[in-house]
Amino acid sequence: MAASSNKEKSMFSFFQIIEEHHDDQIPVSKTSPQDAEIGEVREENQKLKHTLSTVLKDYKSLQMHYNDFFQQEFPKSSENLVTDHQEGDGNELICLSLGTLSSNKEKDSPKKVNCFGKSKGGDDEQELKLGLGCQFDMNKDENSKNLELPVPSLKSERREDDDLLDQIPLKKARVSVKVVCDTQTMNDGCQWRKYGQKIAKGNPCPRAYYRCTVSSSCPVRKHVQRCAEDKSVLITTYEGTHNHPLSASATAMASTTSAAASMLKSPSSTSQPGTSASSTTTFSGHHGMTYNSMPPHQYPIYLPNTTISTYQSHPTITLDLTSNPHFNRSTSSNFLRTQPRFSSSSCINFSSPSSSSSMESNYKNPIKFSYLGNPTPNEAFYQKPSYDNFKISSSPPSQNHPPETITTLTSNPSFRSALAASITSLVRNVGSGAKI
DNA sequence: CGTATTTGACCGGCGC
DNA sequence: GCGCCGGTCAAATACG
Repeated sequence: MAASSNKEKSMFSFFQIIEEHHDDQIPVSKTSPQDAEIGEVREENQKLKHTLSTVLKDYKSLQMHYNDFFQQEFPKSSENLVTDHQEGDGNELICLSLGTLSSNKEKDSPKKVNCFGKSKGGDDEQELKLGLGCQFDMNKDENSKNLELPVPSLKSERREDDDLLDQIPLKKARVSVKVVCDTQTMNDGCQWRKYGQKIAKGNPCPRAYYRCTVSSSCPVRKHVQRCAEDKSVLITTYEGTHNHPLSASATAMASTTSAAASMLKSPSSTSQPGTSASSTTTFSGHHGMTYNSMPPHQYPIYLPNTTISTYQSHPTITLDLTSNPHFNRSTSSNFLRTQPRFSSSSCINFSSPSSSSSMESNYKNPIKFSYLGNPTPNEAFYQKPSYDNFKISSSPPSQNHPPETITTLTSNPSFRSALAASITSLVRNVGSGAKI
């Protein structure tokens, strides 16, 4: 537990470093021959900031959308959420959910509705929470002001969808994650116990069933199956909501799936579950995500290669991470294109661990992950090709490495949020055994 | 010996 | 009603 807390601290330190660099404004000589390049980078930076701002706006919109829905459906529970979601002192507070409350069983179990209270360790400045809902306590800065979007009349727009949904009894939501993975199961930071295996129809590869064993009462289950078309692709399907705190690494994965689950809860993004066994709505568009059936101001969330479907009355959202257009082509790609210009004498990397948490040490395949520090030489560490040499330079500039680019980048809370997303992606990659 | 995994049996939902 | 199929249970087995 202590080690898990250390990881969160590491992440916090990481942001602290970024913040320090934000404060550390290094003057740039106006007469520098690099002015042209600086201007170019500035322009690129502006574009990047704009993109990030757009993403955050959309997220904020989704959050309000979700809160609105949640308060309607579960007014008492939402009060708890609101009270838990407090202290806007700049610390990020994240409530995560996976799945829906559509199941009666879950309604009977109050533990699935509430967020977990703050940990007593007062030194944990940043805290991750699990529970229903996904909430960010944004810093009250200029950017968050920008995020105050006028929310369209969601209720009226939603009603039609809700009526449609009400006609079809849906079971617990599921989130499928497709990753390229050579190991038997993708390591998502959680602890699982296998309880069954089946040969599913249409796929010669057996499907393994796992339940979460971090807590004996945790209802979360997952099943893992190799893709029939491409055996290197592992399809992991999650169902249920963790009723216990998660390690930072597990939280990262959960945040991805919870975001997807939130998408399922978003009426405008929910596919119309037809009477057939499976119906699919695909979301696509810029940032590698597609969307349809919704006006531009309502794009609920940005996830790459996302598909929503229903299978046997289970609303299922599939995150296809076998390719990552979101990360490769959009905001982060801009960032990655610029980063090689920076030196890396002091870098933040996501590579091998210097230690593993006590929690994860119990795992069969403990996730190898650290936010800060140098790689341990003897450790094999992994990364997907698209993240090769993913580093954020925090070093003083050298040669043609304009200092204010990174400074401006890191000064933006949007950037930090995007960075959190990238961490999630990296956890995913490490878990899937991709090389770093 | 305790815990995790395997595997056949069983159950419930769904379509015909 | 019957069969198929996905999902779960639980006894047997493996493992550390």
